[in-house]
Amino acid sequence: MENRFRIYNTLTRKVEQFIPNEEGKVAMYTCGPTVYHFAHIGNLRSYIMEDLLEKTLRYIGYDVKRVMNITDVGHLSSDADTGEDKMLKGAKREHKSVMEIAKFYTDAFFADCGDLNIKTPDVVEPATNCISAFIHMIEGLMEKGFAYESGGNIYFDTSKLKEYYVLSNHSEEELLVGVREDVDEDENKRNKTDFVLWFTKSKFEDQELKWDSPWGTGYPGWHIECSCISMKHLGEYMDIHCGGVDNIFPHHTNEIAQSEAYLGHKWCNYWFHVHHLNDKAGKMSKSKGEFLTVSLLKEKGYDPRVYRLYCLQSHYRKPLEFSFEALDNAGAAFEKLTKRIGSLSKDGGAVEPEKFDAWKSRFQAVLCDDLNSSMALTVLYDMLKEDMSDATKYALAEDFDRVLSLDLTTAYAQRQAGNGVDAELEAYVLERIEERKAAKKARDFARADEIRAQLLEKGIVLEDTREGVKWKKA
RNA sequence: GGCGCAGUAGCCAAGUGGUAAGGCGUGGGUCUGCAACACCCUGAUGCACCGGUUCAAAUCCGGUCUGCGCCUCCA
Repeated sequence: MENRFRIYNTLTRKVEQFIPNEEGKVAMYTCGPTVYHFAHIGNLRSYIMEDLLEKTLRYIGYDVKRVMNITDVGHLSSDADTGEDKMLKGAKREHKSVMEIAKFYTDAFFADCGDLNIKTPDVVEPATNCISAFIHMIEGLMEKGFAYESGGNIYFDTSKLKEYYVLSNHSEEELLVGVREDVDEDENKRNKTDFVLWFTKSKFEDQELKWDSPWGTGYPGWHIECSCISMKHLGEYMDIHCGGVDNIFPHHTNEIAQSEAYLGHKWCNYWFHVHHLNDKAGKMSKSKGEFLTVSLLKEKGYDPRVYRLYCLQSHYRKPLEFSFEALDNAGAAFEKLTKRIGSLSKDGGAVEPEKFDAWKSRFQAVLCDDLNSSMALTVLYDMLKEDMSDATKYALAEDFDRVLSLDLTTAYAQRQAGNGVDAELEAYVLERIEERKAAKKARDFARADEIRAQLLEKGIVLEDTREGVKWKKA
């Protein structure tokens, strides 16, 4: 069963049969957030799809160990000590220390993940926990001749590699440095693709976080953390490395360069990249357009799980354009879907094992086909239309939800009465419902409508369903 | 300039050689005191455009147009 899983591999640019290094086990690594600000929903799209990957692997029987780093050391916008340190910028903005900023936004990130039903990886490791490991690896690269010191910094020498552009088809000649106006070329490098492993010089006089190293006091370059943290927890061989497409070059290219130079062998077999969430202006970013966060979505009245459904309706390898119209579509779909499942009769017969297995294998098959989440949802809808017992449907929905994580069987009940309403209001509502029931019985519909309107003013929506009166917060 | 991704109904979107899934919305209907819910019915002679290959093309090939991303912060 396990061997049916097929996934697109950026290394080969093909959908491939997934074969882990160790049978039945998957070593998986995810590039985590830089915790200098809230994650926007575009960032979170990656984490949702990576969560889907992890849960699918577990669903089909793999024992998954997943590791994620937290980047709490600043990135520079260039290797040439120009630009801004993101962490420091965040700290200044909020008049806090870098460590306080890191703590605050790490917590905020996992709160968002919680709202989106994203499972926390087995290991979460902040970069600042691993400085000695970074230094150790850089020393190893120096010894092997893959790194050199220049102008006070330590650089990786890409010319020592047989092949540098593993993940992309760039050519040295065509690579332009300084296409982006805020990037300057670093004079200290021997080759323009070389990158910094360790900084000892910084133009930021108030750089807060510095560590001693054999090359002087300083701080690590960006790429080294992912290589080191993954090796620390997953060893020398990894199965899947995840990230957003914007990390392909240079970050992942550089990770491969330094890791394989250090280890002397192939490091990671499968590279999984999630495409961007765009809006009309292009890639969603923190600096342009609307800065959409999970909390903003909640303020606007959207259930975060609606955003998860929205992402699941599309394929991870396709750019997704965000609009509130599209999100509203997903919102309506989520309400209808969860209501339908939540209304399945609890004592609706027995689970029919043959049908259960047949639908389960259909669901598995589409997920194993390069994580076709859109088809997985279609299988869910088709399953609900099938002529079989409610118990079977309910059991299947619960089973599918191990991967989809939309709270399929419980979301409807959560939305129902009592949720987030204080006891006093609840008592009032129940009283008015009784009053309305009496009015309806007396065929005093004007009075009944009046009561419904009064409750609506208090933010309570009434619905006469076949199972009786239902109410919820508007 | 180089590299890469995408273009399918009002919206989102699946489908990579065999004659266009699914969801949301719209319209019609059943039910209902009304509303809402639920349920049923309802959509592209066509998949950006132009050529080509083939018995057969949204799918393969060539070209064009448009949008987006990456090219040392980024999910």
